[in-house]
Amino acid sequence: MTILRSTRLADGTARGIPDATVARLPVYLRALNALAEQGVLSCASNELAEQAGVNPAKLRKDLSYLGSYGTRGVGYDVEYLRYQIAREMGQTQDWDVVIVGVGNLGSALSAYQGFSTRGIRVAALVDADPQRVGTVVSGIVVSPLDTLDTLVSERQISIGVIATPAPAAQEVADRLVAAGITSILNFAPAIVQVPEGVDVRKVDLSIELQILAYHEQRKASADTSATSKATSKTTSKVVSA
Amino acid sequence: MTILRSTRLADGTARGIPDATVARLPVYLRALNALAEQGVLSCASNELAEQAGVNPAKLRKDLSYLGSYGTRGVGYDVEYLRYQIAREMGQTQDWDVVIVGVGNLGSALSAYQGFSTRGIRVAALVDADPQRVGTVVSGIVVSPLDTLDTLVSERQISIGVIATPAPAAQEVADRLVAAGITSILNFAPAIVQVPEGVDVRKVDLSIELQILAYHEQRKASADTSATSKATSKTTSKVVSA
DNA sequence: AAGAGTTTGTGAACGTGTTAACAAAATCGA
DNA sequence: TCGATTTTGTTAACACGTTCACAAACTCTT
Ligand SMILES: NC(=O)c1ccc[n+]([C@@H]2O[C@H](COP(=O)([O-])OP(=O)(O)OC[C@H]3O[C@@H](n4cnc5c(N)ncnc54)[C@H](O)[C@@H]3O)[C@@H](O)[C@H]2O)c1
Ligand SMILES: NC(=O)c1ccc[n+]([C@@H]2O[C@H](COP(=O)([O-])OP(=O)(O)OC[C@H]3O[C@@H](n4cnc5c(N)ncnc54)[C@H](O)[C@@H]3O)[C@@H](O)[C@H]2O)c1
Repeated sequence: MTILRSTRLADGTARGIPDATVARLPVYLRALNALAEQGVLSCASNELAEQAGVNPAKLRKDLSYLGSYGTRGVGYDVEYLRYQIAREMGQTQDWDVVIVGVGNLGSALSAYQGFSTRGIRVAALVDADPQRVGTVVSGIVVSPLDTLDTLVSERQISIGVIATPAPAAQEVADRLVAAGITSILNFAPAIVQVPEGVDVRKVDLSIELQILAYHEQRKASADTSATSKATSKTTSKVVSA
Repeated sequence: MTILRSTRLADGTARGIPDATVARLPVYLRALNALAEQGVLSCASNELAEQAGVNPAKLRKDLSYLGSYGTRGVGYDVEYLRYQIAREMGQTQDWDVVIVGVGNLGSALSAYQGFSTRGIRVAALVDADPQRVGTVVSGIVVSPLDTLDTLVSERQISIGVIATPAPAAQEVADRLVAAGITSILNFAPAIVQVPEGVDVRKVDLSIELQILAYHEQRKASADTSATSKATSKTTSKVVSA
């Protein structure tokens, strides 16, 4: 269950970037891409931080884990920094993904064009339903569940997405692991157990909405003494300098 | 940008539950529901923690923020604890949601049956595309964008979901806020600025996969001296006692 | 009733994440 | 060349989250 020791610079290149930083690097990458498209060649941490929606100090600290890629008194070269982050994130290559469960969500994911620019390629679709197997979804033929092993090994697939109903999640995870998958993104509302060395990330959309509902309830109960429920039209708060 | 001061027990009922705990309570709720369905009446923190995939001490500490709902030497009454968490999370009522952007993802969300049992109801669908407006998706007629205000105020909608392309996200957020929405779940890969008092949560599926890709890369580079890339068949690690 | 066994609730130690503050290192104008 | 200015990289303080460990509070057996 231990994920990664962070600040471990044991071997040469490995630097042990904190989890929180790893989760933000793609945000910076997106902001840098946006700046590059606008023709911006260089930018300061303040500007980039604003684009990314984070504190400038946090941004600088995050970047410092990668190395010293900025120039004091100047800022960061957009293209250079973009490349450095992309390299660190493993985006100099494409990562093939297999989606298991081609229902509503699996189909939406398959159709999504935005993955390709982030180095993610949906390489295979798998479903247990014989009626779905053989159909073409977003240009990919849906394969049967028992071809997972060959699919994963033939193409070099290392990431699996679980988009099946919750009761099937653990079995699917087991099959993915057995097929050689070492990273899983799980959309099913179920806890899946995997051997050490396999990473699992969970995306639970119900929980996201439940968290918002919780805060709504708090606001509502705090508003008992507030203005009767007027639609207060505050202007959009922008953090700009 | 400040979210919530945590341990603030200023007024009577409000207890200021830490964010990390709030995010886990729905997981416990789900585990408790599963136990209740199995006819389990009472359970210890160890069992519940295993079901939820967390450390037992963490579970107990989380529950302690709600009050003392367990019995020492015995455990927790499943139904009682279930109700207490549901009440704290605001799940004694249903929360209406409007989804803006009825494309691939918006349609998948609309069709999802799992929200209803979590106190979430998709109450309205909105799209800017005249071709989509008027069509029926999962039994709901898609409304035009400029009816947001009336939709939100007529029904008591407090949560909005952004499922439009990224360039439209900020404008949609502004319109949602103008319509009276105070909680937003954003699926578009864009940072949206909102006035204080409005909560925004971001779900970025590309980033989830990019994080997995990062760890894959690390494993790959660490494996340079390891066993040539054999499919190591470790048995699924279960935390059970 | 007392002792053995169980399990909660929480204090305290530890680990991770955030942010203010500032020295170090660059640019630029005179 | 030097001083003023800018902006990075990093230190150190703080905030938040996790987990161990144990007293307190309960049950059960004898
Ligand atoms: N649709 C949403 O918006 C949404 C929202 C939140 C959570 N989720 C979760 O995502 C998952 C998928 O949701 P969905 O709406 O796409 O469901 P769905 O029922 O539309 O699709 C599920 C697909 O999985 C396939 N399947 C079932 N068992 C399988 C197995 N053992 N192996 C391979 N494939 C199998 C089915 O044939 C079907 O095609 C569910 O766990 C759901 O709870 C979905
Ligand atoms: N589909 C996925 O699996 C997936 C994965 C990751 C991220 N996303 C993100 O989710 C969002 C939606 O993705 P999608 O695949 O459903 O896109 P989509 O193109 O299928 O659907 C977008 C919908 O939004 C509508 N729209 C556009 N501008 C609008 C506006 N101003 N107001 C209201 N509606 C508007 C369009 O008419 C369309 O119906 C995108 O931001 C995408 O980047 C989607």
